[in-house]
Amino acid sequence: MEVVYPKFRPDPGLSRAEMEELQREIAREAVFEGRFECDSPVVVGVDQAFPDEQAVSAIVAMRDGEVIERASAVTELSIPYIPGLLSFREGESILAAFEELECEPDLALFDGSGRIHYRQAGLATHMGVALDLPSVGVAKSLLCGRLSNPPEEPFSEGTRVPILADDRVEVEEGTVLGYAVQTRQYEGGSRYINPLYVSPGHRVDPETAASLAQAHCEGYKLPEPVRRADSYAGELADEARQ
DNA sequence: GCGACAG
DNA sequence: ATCTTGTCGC
Repeated sequence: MEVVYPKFRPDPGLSRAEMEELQREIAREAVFEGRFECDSPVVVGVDQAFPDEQAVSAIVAMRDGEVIERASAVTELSIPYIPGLLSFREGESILAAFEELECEPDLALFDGSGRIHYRQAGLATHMGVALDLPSVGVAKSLLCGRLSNPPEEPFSEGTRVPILADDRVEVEEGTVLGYAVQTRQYEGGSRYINPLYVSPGHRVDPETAASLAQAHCEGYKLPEPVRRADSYAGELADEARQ
């Protein structure tokens, strides 16, 4: 598929201030609402691996529980990881992989934050806006924001706790940015799984983002397309190291 | 100076 | 994320 808005391509050569300003522009362009009603959607999971100084991006496309396509791309890493600027480190590789994808996805699930971000423009939002594609951010840890009235831990399976904007986020404090979603939990009290932090990327509201993430979990913590992309990226990274 | 910090 | 051994639990 094509990058609809080239002006939003993440350029690692920008200054930090320019990156942050582009993120504010992306956040203004992003739509954090929508219920995503689609019959038999093509859903892609996106993940990366980093063998040596390269970024390997992997996309797995699924429809009705079946894998229909895989795509990937490899680029050289040019900047280090900086909290809040992740999309400028990994985005070029991800967009290159999307340009290799032949099918037309209806939704993308990313491994990282969407609206849960200092400038409301995390990886899922940046990519979703650049591609003009509905997207959801699925993170394994919380970048910013705070849980609203969390119940006792450990959260039981199916629990959803709102993530509210705190003073680190450039938006009215208390705004619902996403949800902590306990997609999987053990029953006994021995081991315990952390929740996912799910937020809108583009064209979905926070509740819909949480529902979409949950709906794609098949007995595992991560949504199936993301699990598959994670696995695929790992395979490609192993080959790249050889 | 101290704490926070997606992947 | 990546570098790595063992260990716990079903």
